[in-house]
Amino acid sequence: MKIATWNVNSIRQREAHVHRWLQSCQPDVLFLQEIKCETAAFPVKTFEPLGYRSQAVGQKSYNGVAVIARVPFTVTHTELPGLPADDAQARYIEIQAAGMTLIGIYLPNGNSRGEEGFAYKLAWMDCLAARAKTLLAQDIPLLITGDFNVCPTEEDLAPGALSSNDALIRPESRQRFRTLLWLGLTDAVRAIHPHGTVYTFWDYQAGAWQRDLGLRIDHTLLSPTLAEKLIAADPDREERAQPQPSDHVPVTVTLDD
DNA sequence: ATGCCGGGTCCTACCCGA
Repeated sequence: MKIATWNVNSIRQREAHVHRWLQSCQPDVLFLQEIKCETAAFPVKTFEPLGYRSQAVGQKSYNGVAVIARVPFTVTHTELPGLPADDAQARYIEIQAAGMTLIGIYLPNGNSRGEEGFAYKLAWMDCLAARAKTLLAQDIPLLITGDFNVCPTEEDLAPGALSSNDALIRPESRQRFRTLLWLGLTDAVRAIHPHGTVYTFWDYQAGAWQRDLGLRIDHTLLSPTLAEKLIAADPDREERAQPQPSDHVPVTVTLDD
């Protein structure tokens, strides 16, 4: 079972990239972030000939998540439980597939709109932890994947890539990421690669890719029974070298069947 | 050197990302 995440930075700009990548990598489930289109505009038919069904949770201009899968699935939530009812940002999709609960997230960046924007990020992370706690208590295998917009430790960013007060590395963000781990979730990429740089994002600016000034912000968290089945967890760096790439690359986790 | 690139939109100058 291969489950992947990819922040594509607009599905309209990256439709052919996703099509090619599905063909070559054959994931069972792929979660997308930043599709940047409304739900009805998601190119469902593009992926059907490859045997994939998709469901988007979109909005105009910004954000937006989606799932593309070749295994049967049911979408159970399109909003993160616990957020204010008037929260209109499309950042969450939860499905049931292959006897598992699978969640795809686009966690708020937290750098825009000053401290108010940062507070929104922290509140979102608190709700995510509460949701994870609820689901872990139900004893169904759980996987949470997506763009977390957090570099968990100093090993997860190139030196100097971010200012010390950036929302991706502020202590409050990292504390809340650790809270998820303390609930019993395993950071799949770090379980396979305990040390060193395993970046998933390189800025478009200042030659960040060419200089390997990256960040590790796209993560997959596994409940204990899934962590026991973990075989591989890797970002696909080759995708960043393609023409007109996203600034993020896909990250794939392989679980023993 | 928080705006260097690249996406979006009230179509064109401005907002957002990480």
